[in-house]
Amino acid sequence: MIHLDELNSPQREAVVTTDGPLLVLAGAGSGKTRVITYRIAHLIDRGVRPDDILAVSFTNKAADEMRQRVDKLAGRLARRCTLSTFHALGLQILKAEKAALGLPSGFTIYDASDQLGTVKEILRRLYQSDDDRRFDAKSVLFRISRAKNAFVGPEEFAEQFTDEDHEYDVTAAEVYPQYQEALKSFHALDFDDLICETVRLLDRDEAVRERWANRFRYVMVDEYQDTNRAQSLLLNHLVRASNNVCVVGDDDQSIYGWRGAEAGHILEFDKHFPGAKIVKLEENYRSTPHILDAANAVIAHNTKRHDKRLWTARPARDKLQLVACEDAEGEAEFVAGEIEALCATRGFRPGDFAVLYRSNVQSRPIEEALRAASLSYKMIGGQAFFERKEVKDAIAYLKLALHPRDEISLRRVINYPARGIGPTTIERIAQAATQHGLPLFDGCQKAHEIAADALADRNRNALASFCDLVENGRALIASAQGGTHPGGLKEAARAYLMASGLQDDLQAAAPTPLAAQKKLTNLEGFLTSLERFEQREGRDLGAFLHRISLDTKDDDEGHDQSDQVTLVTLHGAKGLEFPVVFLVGMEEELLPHKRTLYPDGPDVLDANPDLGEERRLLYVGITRARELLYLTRARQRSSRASARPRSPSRFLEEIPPHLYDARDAAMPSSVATPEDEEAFARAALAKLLKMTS
DNA sequence: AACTTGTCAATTTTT
DNA sequence: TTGACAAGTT
Repeated sequence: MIHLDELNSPQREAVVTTDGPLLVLAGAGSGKTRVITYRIAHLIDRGVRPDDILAVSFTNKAADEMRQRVDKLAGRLARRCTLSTFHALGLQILKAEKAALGLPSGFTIYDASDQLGTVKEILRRLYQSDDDRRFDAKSVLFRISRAKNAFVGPEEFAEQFTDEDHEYDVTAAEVYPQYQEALKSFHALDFDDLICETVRLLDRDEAVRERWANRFRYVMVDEYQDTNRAQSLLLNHLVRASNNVCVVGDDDQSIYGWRGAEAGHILEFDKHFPGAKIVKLEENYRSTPHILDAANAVIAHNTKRHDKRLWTARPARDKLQLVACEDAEGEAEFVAGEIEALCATRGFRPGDFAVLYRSNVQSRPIEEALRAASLSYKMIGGQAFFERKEVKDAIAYLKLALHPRDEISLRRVINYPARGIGPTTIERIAQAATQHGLPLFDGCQKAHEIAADALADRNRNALASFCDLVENGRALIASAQGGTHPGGLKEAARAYLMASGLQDDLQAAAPTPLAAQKKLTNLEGFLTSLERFEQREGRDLGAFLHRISLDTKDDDEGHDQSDQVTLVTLHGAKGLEFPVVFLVGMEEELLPHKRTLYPDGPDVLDANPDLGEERRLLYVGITRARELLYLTRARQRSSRASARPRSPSRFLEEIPPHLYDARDAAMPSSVATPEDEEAFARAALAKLLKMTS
């Protein structure tokens, strides 16, 4: 039994309003996750079957956290609720309905690099003889992905962009249908498809539609401001019958508009779900009053938002610190020095600090300064475990054994480790396969029949032994899944990968023995995670591969010492909190970012740029801080080779001056007046002029 | 097949 | 200044 008196009054209202549409506007630090978990527990208390409850979030991390807290509150019963990400939910539906989907033998999930490979392949084919048309595959893929997020299919997309519009839009319109066709023939779905194809399936198949409309009676969505059109359509299908939909989010923290999130969903929720109740959570349990006042002041400059104002019962503490530094290095040294000082004088630990920046390049000088100061740090958003090359190669081998039609995986490993199947051979066999209407792998198997004269004996033999390798791997895995292989899937996979020569190559090709050891350890870690999956969820390699495509857990959770300074982008910081936060690079062209100010190239200033999302980024950054907040900037910054003067971010002017101390990194711990600042700037300018003349 | 040289661009990123 | 990537060289 949960205790509703542990909640404040709007929180309680959000928890007990169980039926009908409900929008919970949860300001930063207002106990959002608490409301969701209490709400679930309360539903169960009231006798709702856990099977009827669904809570969707965007990240695995959020879903895991929800799971833990619900388990703690509601105990064993809660195990049966579905707490999932949008993508995992889509996958669950597609798998459950695979008969209706028309992919009975299963499918591979393509990640960003697989997608990119597919687009590159298509671009090559389209413009192979045309030297002037070298399109950046990333930009093309970005447009396709954006279309999918908006639930715009290839035909509809093509209608929007005829001839002379935007070059990349025209190209994307040309590539998009071919891309979809390629994925289909590879038996592959990309991340976006996990949502889009689910919606398409629900749209076209009435029986499936009815099944899922009635599957859940109570649906909750976390971080609702981040939903894109496709996700919103999926949600509609799921709540059609019950109309019990509770969405939780904060329009002021909508920072993913650029990848298709539509803040309109949260702004117009009551139009979309008539009769919706709206509850605002404005009491903040995280930050001091000065920090909240600054956040409120900044965000008030945005129009088109739900009116909200964060407040706290906490007493006032330190003012914000606005610090001007000489250059990026000076800024980094200031941050490192301040961390050391605060640890020494005020009892903070390195783990209490976070350095937040707009773009990843800014982390470099910070890292160097922290290293120089012997402060250990962790970067959030580094390379994920399953994205390391050696692990990706292993995955490609396994995917190929399961899905020989997966051409991207095939191309990835067909000549890695090198086995004498070079680009020419691949192109010839690909051509022959196309002529005979065969998938590439089948073409390789039948090389001696369909391309006998096009290829040398040597090449044909290499192809044959590669195909044998994969076929043997397939047999090994099949026997492991049937339970007849000693050591199970893990050992079957190991034997297959060993036969592929992957391990030997890692050993041989590494620049140092240490590097080789590290890679082999990563590979072993991969096999261990397969073993764990096998024990917990059963011997199903396909299910394992799906799982790891959706998981982005990195491997350093083990040696995750908590006493490290956190380095993270403003985007990556959403949902986190720290006693002390440094927001670095508070300058024009960094925040707001150059690309927002000049969307059409460096020379074309947008007369009226939409700075709302940049401002929300700052808002997110400010509201991460519990006790102390530093806003730092550099007077000059070297871009490429030369130092360029920088102006303070226009957003700084939106913070009322009584909330901060302005100071100068060159005059430590003194409070600089605006006059001091100006004098210093003049001196710096004079120095600069003397240097250049 | 491995190595070198040249060119071009350089936000944010989960799943 | 870095880095990714493609084309050219050995």
